[in-house]
Amino acid sequence: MKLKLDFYQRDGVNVAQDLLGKLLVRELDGQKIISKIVETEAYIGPEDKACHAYQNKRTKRTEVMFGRAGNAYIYLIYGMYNCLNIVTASVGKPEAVLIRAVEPIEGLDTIRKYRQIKSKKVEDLTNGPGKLCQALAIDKKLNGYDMTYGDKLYVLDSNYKLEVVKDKRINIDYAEEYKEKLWRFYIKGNPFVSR
DNA sequence: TAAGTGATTTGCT
DNA sequence: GCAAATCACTTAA
Repeated sequence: MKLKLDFYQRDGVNVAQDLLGKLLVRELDGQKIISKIVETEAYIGPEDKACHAYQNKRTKRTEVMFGRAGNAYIYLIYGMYNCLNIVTASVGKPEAVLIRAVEPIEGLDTIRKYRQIKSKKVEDLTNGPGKLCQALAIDKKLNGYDMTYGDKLYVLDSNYKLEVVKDKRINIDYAEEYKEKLWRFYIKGNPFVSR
C-alpha cells in the first residue's frame, strides 16, 4: 500500500518517526529500486533554526515546503550533493522530513549503475543523504514531485518490527539551541545508519 | 581531519 | 544587477 496524503499530513516529528522501516520506491527506465528507510530527521519550519524556512522564510527554494504534504523537496547542498525531503503538515506550514539513510532491498544492480564507488561495502551505497540520492538517481528534476500520486517515487507501507532511537541532529552547528532537539530518528542497530 | 564545490540567498548598489 | 557568504555533505588522507 502506497502511503497516502493523510500519512504525511501530520506533525513532521511524528511523520519522521513513522517513516522508519517504510519502503522507499524509485522507478526509472523500467527498473525498480526498493529501499528501506532507516534514518530520518524532522525540520519544523517556523521555529526551527536549522530549517531553510525558519520564521516562515519563503523563497524560490523553500516554496515547495509551503506546499502540499507528500511532495518531494529536493535541494542541492555544498554545490554537489542532493538531499531528499518529504513535505509534511498542511499547506502554508513549512515542515519536512529529511531522509538521511536507506537500506537497499531490491535493485542493487541499478543502484550501482548510478553510484559507482571503490568501496566494496554495501553500506557505503546509501548511508548518507547525498549518497542515497546518487544511488536512486534523485535530482532536482524531482523537486516538488507528488509522492502520493506519482509512480516514479513513492513510499510503501510496511510492518517491520524495529526499535526507534531518538537523537540529536547532526551537521547543523549553526542552529544554536535547536541542534539539541531530538529530531533525528533511526533504527537501532541498523548498519546503514550514518554516524 | 580538511578541503572541495556551486546553487541559492543576501546585501549592497 | 553583481559580489560575497552560506551550506540539512562526501571523500580521501
